[in-house]
Amino acid sequence: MAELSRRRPTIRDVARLSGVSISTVSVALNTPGSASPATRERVVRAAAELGYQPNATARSLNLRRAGSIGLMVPDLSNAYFVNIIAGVEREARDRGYLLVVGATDWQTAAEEQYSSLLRTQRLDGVIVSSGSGLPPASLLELVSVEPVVFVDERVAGFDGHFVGVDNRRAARVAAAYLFGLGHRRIGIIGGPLGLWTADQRLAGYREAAVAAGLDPDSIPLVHGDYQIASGSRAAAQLLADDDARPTALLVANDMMAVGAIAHCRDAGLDVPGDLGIVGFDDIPTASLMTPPLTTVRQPGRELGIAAARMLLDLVDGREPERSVTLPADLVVRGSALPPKGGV
Amino acid sequence: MAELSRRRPTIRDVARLSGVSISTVSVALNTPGSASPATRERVVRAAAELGYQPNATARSLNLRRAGSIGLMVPDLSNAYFVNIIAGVEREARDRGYLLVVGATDWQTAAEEQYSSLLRTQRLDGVIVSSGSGLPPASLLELVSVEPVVFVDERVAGFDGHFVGVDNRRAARVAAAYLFGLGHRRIGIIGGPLGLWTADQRLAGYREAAVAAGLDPDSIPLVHGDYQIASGSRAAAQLLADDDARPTALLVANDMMAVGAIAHCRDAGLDVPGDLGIVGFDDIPTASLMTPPLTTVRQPGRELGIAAARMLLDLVDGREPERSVTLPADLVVRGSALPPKGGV
DNA sequence: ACGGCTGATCGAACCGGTTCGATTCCCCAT
DNA sequence: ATGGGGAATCGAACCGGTTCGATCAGCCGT
Repeated sequence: MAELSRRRPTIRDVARLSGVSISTVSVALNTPGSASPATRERVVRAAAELGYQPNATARSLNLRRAGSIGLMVPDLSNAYFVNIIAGVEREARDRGYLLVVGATDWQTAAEEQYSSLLRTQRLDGVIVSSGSGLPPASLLELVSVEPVVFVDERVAGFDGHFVGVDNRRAARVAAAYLFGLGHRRIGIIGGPLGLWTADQRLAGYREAAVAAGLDPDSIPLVHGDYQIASGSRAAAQLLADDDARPTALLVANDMMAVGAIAHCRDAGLDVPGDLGIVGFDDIPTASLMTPPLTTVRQPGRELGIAAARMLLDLVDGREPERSVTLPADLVVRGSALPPKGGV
Repeated sequence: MAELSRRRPTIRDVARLSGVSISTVSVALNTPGSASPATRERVVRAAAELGYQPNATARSLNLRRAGSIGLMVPDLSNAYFVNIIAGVEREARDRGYLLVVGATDWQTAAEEQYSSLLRTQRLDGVIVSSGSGLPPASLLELVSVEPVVFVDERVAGFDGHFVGVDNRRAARVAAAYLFGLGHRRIGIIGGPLGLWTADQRLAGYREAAVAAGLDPDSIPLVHGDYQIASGSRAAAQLLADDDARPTALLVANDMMAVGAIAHCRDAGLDVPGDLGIVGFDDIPTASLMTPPLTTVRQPGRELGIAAARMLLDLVDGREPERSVTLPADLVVRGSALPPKGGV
């Protein structure tokens, strides 16, 4: 109720109250064992009495350290990215950093906007999960002089610090699983053209097709945008032709798989009975869906932790690995079975 | 490639290059029409040539404005809170603020930890969605002197700025719907004891029971913690007694509803055939679940936007409404039907 | 031709800390 | 008694901006 607008106490006030100089207060408070026990005691008591808290902005200014890092993700509605956020947040907090998060909604413009914040030195570094595949011009400029770590999505033609999984291998395994089940007529819902993860996953799917003796170019393919609605649309397209309808779908991420399943439900198709579906990411709800989604598990939280660790090492001047690859494995649940005709 | 460790240009460098004083540079860059066109031109050119970006930390220091706000949420794995984040992020960015997010994992300790950051003046204000119901001591201290807005969850015995919904009414409507369907033996999975939202929803459920001519104290009630696993556990408890098994469950949030449904699936109970379920929140996946979840829709994103708006108004010295209540309505989908025996 | 007014520019103080070199004081060895 | 060394403390510079009062031209009217 009281003291609404009283000025916050500064180090000056503490100095005055404890009868020592400003620099002594600073030393007494920050460098243990460097002030005499008696002064330290007096200073601490004065600080407590005034409720003094050092001004972090002022400290940042001459320490040239903001104490916070940034994280750009393309989409907050995708729980996989939220997992990454959770990991980064955790690691950042553990190491005393604040986390600024920015959602770019898959737009380069927003990426550009957030990137420029780095230049104004409000952030010690940034972790980027690109949604456009295009390196924001302003970001690339900075990458040589300021810590930047890419996570999940690699940016075209640029090999900076990176944390992710072997998308190609994981996709190959997923596709091979479907072929192993006996599926021959499959369809692919790919990610956005030009995105590294999308390209890699597609390449993996095709490798498995070749290994199974199929012509990869003959596989029906529709590109989505990694969001739910596009999964429904893509599924609708792929399943339009009743005669040559695929018996299974490889979907480049779980969000689109959710959309595809929703479409099937609306269209009266049974998953996995009429159509097998394999996703990618393993979002937290994947195991709770009906049917539980067979998908490739990406360790989102761990990726976030690893990325934060890498970035903060960079910030602290250590030289971490240039690239970290975490395992991504197929987790078989109930959304894909052998095709109806039998093997 | 080059100029790896070259010092960032400061206003001083711009002044030197353009041959004017530091203050003139500052004025020319920030106060349009206050410097002569010629100087302005020279300054701008010099700034561009050097790639000068003003140091935001230094600016913050004498403007006493951090340019960022904080948001504490209890749980990143709950998409409802993520919706709130998305709304806050959007509004903050639109108004030129950065958003620092902190996940407290339902722990007062973490809330306390984040709260104290406010005192160090790195944040201009904070939006809090409490996960403990307990006002962090350090936060309460500050609330009278620093902008704080509570969202979704109200803190015990404290009536600061708040954005949320009428939980009681919404819960009453949800319960009334179930009674209207003909259910008489229902069970309740409540939220954590002591949380305002949990109390309110419970109160609403009971009011509807009374209105339906039932003794609210006779309704089986198990408290969960708003997380998935507890929903499964609670459902298991409530459904244990085969003879007096409820025909429907009122679940205080969607995450627990997800858990409850998963339990039913594992236990061989059909939802909605054997058991109706009504949730609360309307997380984005609710409509995509099988069956699609009947639940109370809380406009998470809008709550976030409203909270950010309120906080930033507070920061800007305007005096916003003390409390904003957004509508929360039942959205009927497929997880509850009339009980098997008929009405 | 000169005083006064206006607009552009400048110097200095300030925001709130950290840090470094200088100073003071005390104690002990010579 | 005196000089040297070390610990505690201090003053001042600095981080990189903003802002305010002072200064300085240039131009006007009379």
